[in-house]
Amino acid sequence: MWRKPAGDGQTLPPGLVERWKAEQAELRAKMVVAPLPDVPRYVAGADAAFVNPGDGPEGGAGRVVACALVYDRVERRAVEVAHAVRPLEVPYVPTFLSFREGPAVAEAIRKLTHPFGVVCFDGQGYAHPRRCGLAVHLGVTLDVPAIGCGKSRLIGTYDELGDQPGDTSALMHAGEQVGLVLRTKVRTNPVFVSVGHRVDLPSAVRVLQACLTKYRIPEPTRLADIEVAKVKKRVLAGVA
DNA sequence: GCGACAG
DNA sequence: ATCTTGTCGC
Repeated sequence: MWRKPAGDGQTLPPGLVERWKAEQAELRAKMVVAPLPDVPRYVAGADAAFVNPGDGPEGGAGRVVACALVYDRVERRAVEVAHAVRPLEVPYVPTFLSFREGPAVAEAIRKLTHPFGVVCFDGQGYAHPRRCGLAVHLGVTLDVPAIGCGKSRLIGTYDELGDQPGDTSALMHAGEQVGLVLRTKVRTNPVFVSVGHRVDLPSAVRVLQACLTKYRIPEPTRLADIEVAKVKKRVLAGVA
């Protein structure tokens, strides 16, 4: 006996996708691309995790756990950490990631009190079908400089790049460069960098390279990933 | 029409 | 992203 594909394949409210597309178009229109004067000392990072992902809309038990932090490049450590937990409203639909984890991530970022020059997101920015990935969506919404740094590709094509840290390849889509594929570590898959808001690609790449240590992912994002895992454990343990 | 598809 | 232990490698 066959079954409908478990996990996704869920029926979304009629017209929701169209409304989402319209919202992405509006946000995309407000995006600003400009170089950053200098690589800021304080770079924020954010990430999200899920509790009972499958229970999405119906189950009611699904939760989105988000964490945002401010990383000090000089002391190489986080100087502030904030988090947020919100109910999981929608399933994951490719190209609409922002609507699933965006609200929680935005709430966590808004809780930060320590100043920062730019936020690094775990996902695409301009390298999106409608040029409105997570980094553009939240960067514009919060009107804060933002960079998209994904661990895998959403759209675009690129020529194979060199195997040395710092080697790059242009990420192309529909005849334009939407981002840069960057090798951050030897014998490791590259990351996908793209503009979010109030930055340009060269600035974004400089910021990321200034935030790299011994890992593939820039420190702000890596530390946020570690923090969000801790918060998730506390949520699972029922700690308030 | 047939894949691909951030986290 | 999440389901999941140990294990091969630097």
